[in-house]
Amino acid sequence: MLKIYNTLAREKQTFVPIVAGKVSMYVCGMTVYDYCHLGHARVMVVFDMVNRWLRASGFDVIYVRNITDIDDKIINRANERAITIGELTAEFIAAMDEDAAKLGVLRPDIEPRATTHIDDMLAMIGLLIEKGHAYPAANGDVFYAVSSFDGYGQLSGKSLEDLRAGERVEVDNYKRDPMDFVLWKAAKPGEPSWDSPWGKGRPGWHIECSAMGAHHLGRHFDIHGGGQDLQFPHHENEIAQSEGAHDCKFVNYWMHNGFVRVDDEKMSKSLGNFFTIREVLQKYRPEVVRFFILRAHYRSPLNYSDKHLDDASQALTRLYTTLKNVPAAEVSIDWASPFAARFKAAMDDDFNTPEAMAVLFELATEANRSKSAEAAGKLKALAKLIGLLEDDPTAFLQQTITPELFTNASHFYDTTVTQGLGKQQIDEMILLRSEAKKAKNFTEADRIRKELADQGIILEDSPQGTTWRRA
RNA sequence: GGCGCGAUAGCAAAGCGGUUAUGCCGCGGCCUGCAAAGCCGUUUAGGCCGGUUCGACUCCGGCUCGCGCCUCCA
Repeated sequence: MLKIYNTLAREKQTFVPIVAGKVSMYVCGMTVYDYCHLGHARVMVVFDMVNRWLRASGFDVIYVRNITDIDDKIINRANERAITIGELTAEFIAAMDEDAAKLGVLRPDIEPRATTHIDDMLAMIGLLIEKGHAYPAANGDVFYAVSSFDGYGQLSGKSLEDLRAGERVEVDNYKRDPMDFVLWKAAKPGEPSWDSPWGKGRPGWHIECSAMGAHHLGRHFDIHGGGQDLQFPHHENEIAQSEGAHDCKFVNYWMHNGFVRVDDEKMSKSLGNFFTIREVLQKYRPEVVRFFILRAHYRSPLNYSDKHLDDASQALTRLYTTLKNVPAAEVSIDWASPFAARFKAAMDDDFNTPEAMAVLFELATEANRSKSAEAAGKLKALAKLIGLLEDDPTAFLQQTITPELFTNASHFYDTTVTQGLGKQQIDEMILLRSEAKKAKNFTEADRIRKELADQGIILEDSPQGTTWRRA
């Protein structure tokens, strides 16, 4: 029985899909004017995990994650670089896809782009005007009349009076109410624009998601996700738009993932304290980053630091070492077995990945202890359900971390790219050391081991021979 | 100012009204030529003050500190 913490209800609720056996899920994706940072990585990985677990639970999932490819920042950035917005967004969509693939994020079923759904947005804005929820202003903008929607504030827990009292909204003479938000922005000279009944212009951010969600999933769907910071105003406005236009409940379960922080402050572009995914991947294996994200509960804050990534790296290495030492058998999961049952119980409890991972570690201890291929197989099979431990253990342990990996986006890991000592050199030195060992020349054997260690190569002797891994 | 969240051992991070979380680090042992890996054992907890209870890290109240949203943000 899957339970999900519903932001709207402010409690965990038993998940009941609208259509039995099917789940429709929409997640707010990226605005593509720059490289993705770790905050974006968290959204992608968290909802990838949700997507995978829903599928593992037998649901037929339709997962939509949109791309915002028109907004102020995109226009400004394109102007700065003297390229078209199409060129700019193509560049960063490609980079995003590359980053996502590295983090083991499966492609959503549909990745709609705002610029290809302008018609849907125009139709929805028209409907909102017709129903008295929106009004065109004298300057060519179209605004949503917040006071026309009774439920405004239901998601964020804010009342209109409180919001107005906040007095942080810019005064705009064209608005009837300071809290009204823009649905359609009149075009300024030189900006990309589309024709509309209210003149040339472009869509506001909020209407994009309402229109794309309805287009691909219908007026009423199961799960809507995104970062915590989108709760207000973005998601609040989506509810106002969608329910205002369609007169039916918009979304059943709202899910919001916690922030990534640096020095206990939110990581964000505006604070300038962000790390891009590709920066981090120059220092850490991609799966370490995924593991790091999944090691915390998705709603908790996640503090980034090299120390924490190092810690995650050590932990993941333990799991892969187990799989290297105890070859995994192909097993089909028996959900009644103790480890699998606990793993499932954890995942079903609002996607409690830290708890699920604890089960993985206990399984690893069990596999190491018993040398049981079945235990190792279970470990691998369960981990796979959340997109972990899918790589070959030796490939993971010997993987070099280098920026060049980015040129090979097709493979999660590329062990052919090396840095420092190459595979062949290492094997040669291991061979020399073995000979020295055979001759009981331990001084020489230890010298070679030290030389390799200085290069970050750790040797592990066993009755079957010597293996190596990178620190 | 309004609304909300959090405080767990050296670090990270969960569950749970009474029983070993888990991982990394540390310490002891086994194993090893010595290491590494692995196994066994082990030291460190629950911000502060009250209350409920036979019993509270877990429930309730207050306080302190930290954080988030209220403006573009994943």
